[in-house]
Amino acid sequence: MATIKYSRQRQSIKEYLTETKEHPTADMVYNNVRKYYPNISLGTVYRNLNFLVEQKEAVRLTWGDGSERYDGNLEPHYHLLCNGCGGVFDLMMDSLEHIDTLAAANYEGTIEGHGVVFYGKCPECARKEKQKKKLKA
Amino acid sequence: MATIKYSRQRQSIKEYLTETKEHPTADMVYNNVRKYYPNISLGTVYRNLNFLVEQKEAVRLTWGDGSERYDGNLEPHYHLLCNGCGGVFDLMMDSLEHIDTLAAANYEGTIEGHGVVFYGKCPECARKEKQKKKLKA
DNA sequence: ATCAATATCAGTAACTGTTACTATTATAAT
DNA sequence: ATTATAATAGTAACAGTTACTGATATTGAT
Repeated sequence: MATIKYSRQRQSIKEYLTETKEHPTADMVYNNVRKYYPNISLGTVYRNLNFLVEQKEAVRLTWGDGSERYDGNLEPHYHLLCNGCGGVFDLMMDSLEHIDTLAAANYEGTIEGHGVVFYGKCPECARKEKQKKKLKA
Repeated sequence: MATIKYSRQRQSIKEYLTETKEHPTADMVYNNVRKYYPNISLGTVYRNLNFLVEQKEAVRLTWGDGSERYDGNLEPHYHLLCNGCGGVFDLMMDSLEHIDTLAAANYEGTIEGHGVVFYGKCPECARKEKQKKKLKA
């Protein structure tokens, strides 16, 4: 029961998520999909984002800038939050599973996984910063 | 300018934060401090929590259960979110600075820090789970 | 101790991100 | 085609947080 039915709106949301690399918020998704479905409802966006996360067709990213972001990239990877421009960037690197072992070593409970986010400067902001330093010198 | 003035309410909030280990939400802080200052305003709680975070007298914890949590423990440490009871627990372990180096190795931008949270079972929930398995066997 | 300056407060309204509700529309199986 | 119902648009409700206002408490100077 509860058979899943196709919908153009959901399709469009999913396509956008898999194309983009900007890790959009619900509102960003809304504004994008609206180009193709001008009277899509914001509620529809939220409902489908939740749906896609449930179906493991997307990942919800949560860190505290007030709103959640969504990622259609299912390859395991980490993220960098740029202290310069505020953007979210992919950070391809080997899995950090070993930190689970480190954590388990001195803990009475059980470790089942981890979430990691890096803070720093994205390539572009890092470049800009270097130039500023040069000017000072 | 902008000299900081003492306030009983702020003092009470800070005391609660440094005593407790429950990593409270703003609302939990509110309900606790209300025991001593029955007509403290929720706005005052929020204002002071932000203030304490700014002054680095407390840390804001953000992961996606909708609301922020606060920690008066300034010692560097990590946290475990229990998949059983939903609680937040301290996890004392050596700093994981080395993962910054790992991340930097293949990244063009710069890494300045990281946030890590572990998922698993707290000591009590882990114990309960073991007992369940025993019964099955 | 009294006073003036102002940081902080209580109380309330406003704002933001998200979810729930309802009547209508689109999809899929018969 | 017909029918059952998943999904929709639009709107209202909700939760967490912030902003505003006039009153109060703290501080430093007299």
